[in-house]
Amino acid sequence: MNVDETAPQKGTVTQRAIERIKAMIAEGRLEPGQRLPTERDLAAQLGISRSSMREAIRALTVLGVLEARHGSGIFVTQLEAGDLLETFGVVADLSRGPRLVELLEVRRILESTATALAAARITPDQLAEVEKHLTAMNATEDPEEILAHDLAFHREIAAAAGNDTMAAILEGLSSRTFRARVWRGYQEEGAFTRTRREHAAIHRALVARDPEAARAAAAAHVGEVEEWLRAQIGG
Amino acid sequence: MNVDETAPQKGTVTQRAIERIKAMIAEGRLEPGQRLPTERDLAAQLGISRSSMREAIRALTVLGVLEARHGSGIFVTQLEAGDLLETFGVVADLSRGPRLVELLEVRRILESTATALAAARITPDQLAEVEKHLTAMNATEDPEEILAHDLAFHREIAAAAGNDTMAAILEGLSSRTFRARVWRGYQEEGAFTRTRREHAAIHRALVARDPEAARAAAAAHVGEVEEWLRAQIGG
DNA sequence: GAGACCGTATTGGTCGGACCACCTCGCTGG
DNA sequence: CCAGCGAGGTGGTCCGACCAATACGGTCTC
Repeated sequence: MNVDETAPQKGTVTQRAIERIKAMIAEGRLEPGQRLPTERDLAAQLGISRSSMREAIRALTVLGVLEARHGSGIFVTQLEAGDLLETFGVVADLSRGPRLVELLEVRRILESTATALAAARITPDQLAEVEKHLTAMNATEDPEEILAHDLAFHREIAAAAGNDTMAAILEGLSSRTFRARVWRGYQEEGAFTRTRREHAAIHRALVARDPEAARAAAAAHVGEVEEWLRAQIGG
Repeated sequence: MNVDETAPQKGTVTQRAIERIKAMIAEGRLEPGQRLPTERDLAAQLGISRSSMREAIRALTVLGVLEARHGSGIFVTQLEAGDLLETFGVVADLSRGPRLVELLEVRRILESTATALAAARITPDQLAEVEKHLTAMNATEDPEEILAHDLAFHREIAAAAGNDTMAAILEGLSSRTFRARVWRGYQEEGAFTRTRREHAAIHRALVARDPEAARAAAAAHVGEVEEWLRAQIGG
């Protein structure tokens, strides 16, 4: 029935199905947003059971490549940075000990560069948005709210840097649980004041459109947490 | 039967199972390398069918969190950077157009920093390994072989930087298919000579243990490709 | 004629069971 | 003591059925 030449057995049937679909997208035979055949049809086309095909679809779903809508069908995502790099947050959530420091180091490198780029490129609208979160952050004592505005503050800056991929990675590195875990201890040491001062410094650099100052301020900001965490683990 | 308080319906049953297992690992109830109960037992514990549980396991498998060994059982991976960031290569494989440039920009930022760190930290053994690949790269005209040694060259340097997470990300950004796709065109324009010169410059900076020179050389190296790709897309 | 309503077909989601392929480990026999 | 074998356990695959959400068409009402 199946005359495919490229079908020697390598790995599991499901794994092959995953590769097949991935290849279809990579080759452009499946465009972003396009709808796929039904699970039943896809399974029939590849000559496998619906169960195996469902596992393949589920795998590509968690990778952010496909999106299944109950009752409607299966669709290729827009394949935007946000879709594909969502899994990056999983890494942050499951990391601990020394790897948390490594992740913060990566974040420091990317965030400082992103902030520098933002200083040169940020628009007035975006800057106003940044200021909004800065003000809100300083107007409350509720840790939850502070954290939310802190996240949004950096998210806006990352977006202003103009590199969606970088912004998506930074989003993963600052994901809610990751930040909450590290910051719980950090902020308990009365780091609120220092954090606010650092945020203010970043904001000043953005207003001044000074990339080097922005880079330094952002690096110092993340570096503070990094140093603290390093000490926590070391001792 | 099930007296779980944390079991309101959110999302699909499979999705909930994924979260449950992820939570177990995040909370430390499942250690790296540890074996999980059988699929049948796990399904029974969460009160779902084996099919749904298999989808959940498959999802966590592709994320690099779990590893299923036919006939043996399901195990938690070592949760090392390499395991979890393997999926990063998928992003690179499925990206095209402008996003490729963005990915190269991220790579340039990280690779230049990693190379700078390596200049300060690289050991004689590691340096010898780097030189081995540099020599081999210059001793052949076979594109396949050049690419392989090119990859190994940068991989060694990234490893010498001492941040496994960064190395894993760079590995994903330099994955075979990604490089092959971009470099095919780039090298066809006779970029061999320039590439060799750039690699030599990076090597010299490492030998001299000069981080700033290393950073500049690496940034220029990746930047060359980045510029070329930008031009390709723009026109 | 336009719009709200409803029923049916389609499609993903879940379930249970059956069988196969592979690995492990203890038993057996030399 | 060890090599070989065999049974049991485990993941891999398949099938068929049913549930639940959606999309679409026709019908009814105003």
